[in-house]
Order: sequence, then C-alpha cells, then structure tokens
Amino acid sequence: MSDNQNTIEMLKKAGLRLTKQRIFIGDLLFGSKHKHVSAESLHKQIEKLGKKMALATVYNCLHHFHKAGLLKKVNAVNDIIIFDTNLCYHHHFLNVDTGELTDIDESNVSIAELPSLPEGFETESMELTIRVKPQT
Amino acid sequence: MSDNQNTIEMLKKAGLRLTKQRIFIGDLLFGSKHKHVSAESLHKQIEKLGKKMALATVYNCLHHFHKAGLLKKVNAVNDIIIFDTNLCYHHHFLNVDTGELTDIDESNVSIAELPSLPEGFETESMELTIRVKPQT
DNA sequence: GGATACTTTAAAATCATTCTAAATAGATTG
DNA sequence: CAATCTATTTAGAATGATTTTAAAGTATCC
Ligand SMILES: [Mn+2]
Ligand SMILES: [Mn+2]
Ligand SMILES: [Zn+2]
Ligand SMILES: [Zn+2]
Repeated sequence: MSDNQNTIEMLKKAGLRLTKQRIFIGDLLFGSKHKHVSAESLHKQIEKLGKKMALATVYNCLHHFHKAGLLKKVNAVNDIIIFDTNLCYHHHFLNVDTGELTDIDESNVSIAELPSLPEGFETESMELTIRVKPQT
Repeated sequence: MSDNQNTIEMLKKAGLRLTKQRIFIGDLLFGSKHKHVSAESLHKQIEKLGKKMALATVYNCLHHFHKAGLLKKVNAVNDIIIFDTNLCYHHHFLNVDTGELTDIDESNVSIAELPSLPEGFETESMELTIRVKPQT
C-alpha cells in the first residue's frame, strides 16, 4: 500500500544509503498520520508483518533518521526513547498507564516564556507533558 | 549541622520507620534549599561524607519517601530518575549537557490548558521542560 | 526481652540501549 | 560490469540504571 517511492526520495534527500531495511521502516513511519514509536514497538510491528530485522538495526535506523532530521526525539517516557514523526513544535498527553503519547494541538497551549535562562545559555527545545490517567 | 529532629518528626508523621539510613538521607535532602537528586548522585554524596550505604538502600529510601509524599518524581532525564524536594507545582530548565535541573518560577509560565483530555481521563500532573545548552 | 514485621544489604537479575566484530550490501570508479 | 571502498546489518556481548532475591539485621510493639 505504502508508496516507497516517497521514502526513497526522502532517504536520498537526507543523504542516507538506500537499504531495504531503511526503506521498509521509512514506509511504515512516513505514511499517512503522525506516529510515536520506540525501537521495541517498531521492531514488534515489523515482526508482525512477517519481516525479519535485527533489533539493533531498528535502533540504528531510528537514530540515523533522527540525525537526518526526519524524526524528533521525545523526552524519554518510562525509561524508553520515543521517536516522533511530527516534526512541528508540539506537546503531548502521556497516558501513564500505557505510555501512549498523543499530540496536543499547539493552539491550545500558550507559554509565556519569560523565565530568564541561566546566563550564557540558549533554549534547545521545550516540551510540555500532561500526564493523564483513566478517571477514578 | 543539620537538625535531624526535623527529619525524625517528618518520618514519624509519614509513618516510616526510623532507620539511621533514612534519617541520614532525610537530613541531607530536607535541609535548606530544594534539591534534585538521583539515587546515584545521592549515593555518591553519602560516600563523600564518609558514610557507607548500599546503593539499593538509597533506591529504597527514595521510593519510600516518594510514596509518602515527601519527594516528587521528575520526568526521567537521560534515562535517570530524578527526585525533587520541591513539592509545589513547577517546571524545569534542563541543561542538556550536564543533566542538571533548575526550577522555573511558576509565575513565569502560563499554560492555557484548554486541550480537551481524551474522554474518561483526568490530569495527573503536568510538566514543562525547557532544554537549554551553552550558547554557541 | 521476645515476637513480629520491616529494612538493609550484597549479589544476581532485568531491561532498554549501545557496542563489537564479522559478514553483507550500497555506492563509486575505472 | 567488475573491483573496490565504505557504510550497514547482524548476533551476541556489554553497559548502566534499576529492581529483585534472600539472608541477616533492626525497629516497634507487647
Ligand atoms: Mn537504560
Ligand atoms: Mn533503565
Ligand atoms: Zn508528537
Ligand atoms: Zn524542581
């Protein structure tokens, strides 16, 4: 279903070599909607699709995609690194029970970032995490 | 120097048994200013003070203090759990180079938390992390 | 003081992630 | 289209934070 021509374009533009593994993962990630994946969750998805791929390859691929600016890293959640295909500046709901992330529409959050940064420092990124749980 | 009578009160009120280890750690943590510690950093501090204590005890103690509401857990930073003696609702600067956290005065941040929570969920906590780095 | 439950501890286990080193497969060039 | 060069994949070992185990020690209560 996924048109891997787009992925190939993307990889070329990013200066990454075209390996079957990267193309397969690229197709999975950069389809329609934005996604939040960990190496582990992505590896499981790949296995379910009947493909065999070393977990280390999934880690390598995600890191390469990140370095190339194709993925954003989300502040570690539950000791797990999450990669986000939504590259825009945005915030997250975190379901504390499942670890699932959901994007928050930026228009709903306004931060009066007056706080003076420590002298000689600059902001690299900023993220609000709203931890939610099933109502009691 | 630290008045461990306060710590003893605190532990009693929290329903925690009075062990030397807990009293020692309580004295370290609940002195004057607010602190951010990891199990590892606290353990190192304890060793520097010439005390011997199992790292597992430090972990146990921090978790007990947290369960008793004496400490807050900060969203994991660099794969490390940080405990915060500042129990008020507040946000952090994170020095991405050192992992050091600094409190942000709440008055400087305003969040229009209009985002509709997923149905049937409630907010457990909310934290803004501003990642900063030395100016280039 | 003695029974009881809770704690401390060293050591092993766990788990996400990274590293190693050898085999494989893209890219480049003649 | 080789030949070559280099990046990538991979299985498995290593790492590092944290948790668990099980035994020995200690606080609390009677
Ligand atoms: Mn880790
Ligand atoms: Mn970990
Ligand atoms: Zn997102
Ligand atoms: Zn703080």
